Amino acid sequence: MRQELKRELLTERYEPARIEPVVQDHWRDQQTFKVVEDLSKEKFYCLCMFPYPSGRLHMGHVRNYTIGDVIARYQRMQGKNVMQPMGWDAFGMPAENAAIENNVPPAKWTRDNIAYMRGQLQRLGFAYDWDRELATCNPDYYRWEQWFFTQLYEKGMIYRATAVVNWDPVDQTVLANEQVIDGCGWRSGAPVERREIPQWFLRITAYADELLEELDRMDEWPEAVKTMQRNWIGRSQGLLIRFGLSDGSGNLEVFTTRPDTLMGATYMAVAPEHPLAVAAAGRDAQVAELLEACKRQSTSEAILETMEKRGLPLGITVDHPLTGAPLPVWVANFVLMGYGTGAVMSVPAHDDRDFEFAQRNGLPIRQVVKPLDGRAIDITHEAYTEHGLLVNSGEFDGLDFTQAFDAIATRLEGQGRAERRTQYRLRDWLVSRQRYWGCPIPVLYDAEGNVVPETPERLPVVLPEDVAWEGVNSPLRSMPAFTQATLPDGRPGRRETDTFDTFFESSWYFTRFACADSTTGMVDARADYWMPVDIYIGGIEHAVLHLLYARFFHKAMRDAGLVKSDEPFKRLLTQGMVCKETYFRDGDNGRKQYFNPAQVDVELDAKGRAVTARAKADGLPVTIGAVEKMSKSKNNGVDPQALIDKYGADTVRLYTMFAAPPDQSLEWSDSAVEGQFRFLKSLWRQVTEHAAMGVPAEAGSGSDELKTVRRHIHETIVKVSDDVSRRYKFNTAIAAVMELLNHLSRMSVDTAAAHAVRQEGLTTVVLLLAPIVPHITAVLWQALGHTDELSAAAWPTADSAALTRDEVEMVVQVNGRKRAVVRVPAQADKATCEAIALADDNVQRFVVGRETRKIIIVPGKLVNVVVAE
RNA sequence: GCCGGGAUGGCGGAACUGGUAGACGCGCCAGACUCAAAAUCUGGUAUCCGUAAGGAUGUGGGGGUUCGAUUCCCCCUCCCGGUACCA
Repeated sequence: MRQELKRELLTERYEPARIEPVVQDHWRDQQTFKVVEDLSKEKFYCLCMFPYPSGRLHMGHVRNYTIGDVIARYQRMQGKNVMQPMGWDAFGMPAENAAIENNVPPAKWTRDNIAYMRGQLQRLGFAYDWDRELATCNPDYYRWEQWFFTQLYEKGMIYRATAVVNWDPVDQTVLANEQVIDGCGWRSGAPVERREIPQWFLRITAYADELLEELDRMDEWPEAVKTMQRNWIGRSQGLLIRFGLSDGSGNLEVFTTRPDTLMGATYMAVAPEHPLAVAAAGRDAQVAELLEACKRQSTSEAILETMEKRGLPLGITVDHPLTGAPLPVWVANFVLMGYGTGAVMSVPAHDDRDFEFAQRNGLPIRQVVKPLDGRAIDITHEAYTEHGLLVNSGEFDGLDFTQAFDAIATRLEGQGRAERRTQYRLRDWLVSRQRYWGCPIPVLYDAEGNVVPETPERLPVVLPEDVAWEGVNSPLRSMPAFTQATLPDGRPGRRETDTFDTFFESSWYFTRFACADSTTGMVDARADYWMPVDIYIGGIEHAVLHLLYARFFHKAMRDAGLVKSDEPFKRLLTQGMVCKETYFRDGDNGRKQYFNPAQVDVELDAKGRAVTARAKADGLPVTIGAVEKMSKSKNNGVDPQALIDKYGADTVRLYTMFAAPPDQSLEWSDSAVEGQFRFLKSLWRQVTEHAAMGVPAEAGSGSDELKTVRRHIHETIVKVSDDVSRRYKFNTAIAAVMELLNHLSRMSVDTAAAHAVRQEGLTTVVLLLAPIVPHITAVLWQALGHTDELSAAAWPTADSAALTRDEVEMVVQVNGRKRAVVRVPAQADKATCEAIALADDNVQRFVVGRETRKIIIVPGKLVNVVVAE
């Protein structure tokens, strides 16, 4: 039997610490949010990006999960069968860092964090079906991605190739880009080197066209995310051209998307690892020195693209395929061997980077394109990169981009010097990581080093969890019990010690939530009921990598017959960052020592701006840095736990929803939380005082004042419903409810009818706030005399009869400047509106004595009288 | 560098399709209650001129389109996210 919430919770004072645990226990005991497949109801799968168990929840989590919970609870009130699961993205580097620093095994550190953070999520009252919880570090999860890897391997979707990594020569370990600071290892401080090692790749490029074209049909995704994914995939049509080396020793291949500018090519540039550069280094000490310097270059695109562009001539030339003129070949540090052919044709007049390089090195700049509109350009000042008409190109002069592309491509193809190509910026997915705390890649090597994939029946390859850490390297390599293995055919072999990129786990967990307990397969038929995810909510920082990998993985699973949908996420809601000022001091070896906001006192000036900050520990100043995403590395996270302890979960939820719309970045300030607590206290007081007068028997109406109150109630229902369901603007929804409650608190309740209208108003307020502040509303719902559970109540609908108005306000402008506000009958025609507007005294002041040129009327809103100045 | 986003009072933000700029909240000021304080309640609060009525200015900067621009177009500045091994 259903158990009712206890009446004694209705104390005079609002005490969240008392009521919230009772309400949460009630949900748990009643299994309120447990959900099973039910074909009689419309399903709704509401998902937030699962957290990395870093230790404690941060504000970004609270914001993300509150948005999801509001949507899930709203959809539930719409009568849908709502699934909202939660799990843990449990593999990753921080667990290894904790192991190195505190000598605690990554598995224990991770599971302790999960236990603590699960408690925090429960304390926030999120409507999760905890029976579906999963952690990616558990073998019953990762065994299935190992299985899927073996399937992809058989299909030829996986291959082994070399790739460049950051190598720390002192710690003898591979570093993540984040662990390289100013070119040096973050622990050793030693200059980092580039090193090529064999690694595993997934052929995401085989899906490039589908990933790109499907975006056009994903109309419930934000345009910004789709644009970023399109640009990331970067499909371009171009020409692969072979320039003959002048000494006849072979060809230099380049890819260009601008064959129309071929006549403007004045030199060639190759990567430092290019065979031509390496050969030249043997003859030229300066080139050798440059190549040596390039070996210490970063692997990060952001750093490579902003560093100083350097290069040297290699002393060789190629022949221009149209003119036969010799073009010098240079080596340049910004040309990447892993991109295309490792060589580019340089057209300084029409490419910014080529222009900069040519200017710096005194190379010729030759204009071959002019603007379509005939406007003059100065090619000695900056490159002209737009499409235009050809000049200085002999027989091709006067052609536009498309014509020139075609003519030059056809000519070179005829000479056997070129082929048209479609190229992608997208590269195959490098999934190998030289780390311990990850899912073992299920392959072995025989005595000759040949690859032998694991067979499904031998899975999972279990990651040993009881490990001792010495130094900073993965302990797997020095564990014979792990590395020495028998191959499926019985021969002795060696096990791969690399683990998967953690994006591998996060690329399919959402499908597993549909059938998290399945022991018979990666997913089962229940996935067909729940997938795709109806709304996926998470940080905008995942716009490309995670969301592109997940889309790809889902399509690969579809092609393996595991799921039916083409796309995993029907709608995407990208949450803005939760940001906060950073505080730091410059420490030893030039690295910044960051201070948490809780460790710092900030002094404000009269305008409320931060002027100085001091560390609480020593009272000495710290530098106030930029406002950045709350992160572990910048130590600028605000701990939500203190706020939950002080104000309760409802206030924290209310504040994070009120402070900014979900897709905007939120600059954290603790000061405004108090106001949200006040609002809940006031709500509590008004409802309990009202309830003390008894529950009215029937609906009320009558006087004009009551009609106005009822209209406000029903206008608020319309407004909040739209804000919550269509606009996802919870801040304005809350503001509208605040206005309504203010109105209700000021109405005079001297009749039974007024009492009944207030009952209607307060009931509406409680229902509209239920998804946002579920604890206080659950208790107040009963106080208002309802015997059913609020968690089973339906979302309110507006009474159209209550919405009608007799009069509307119209703004009157003269020449676009507001001069008056007048009241007109709601049904007034244009002539009436015009007459009432012109009758206004202040309007007359600006109209009289001037010629009226026209009058613009926007019905129900505005009259603009245009007069001669 | 490149791709994407942003900038509105002292602060967070609102203005949804080109139509009243500043809703709602914080902070601050004044008042009520109190021996006092806290809590609570009431009123005020973009800037400048004005007792007021009202007027002028004002949405990062510069230009444009329009009867009318925070909103559309062009140029610029600064900030944030991503940039393939942080997740």
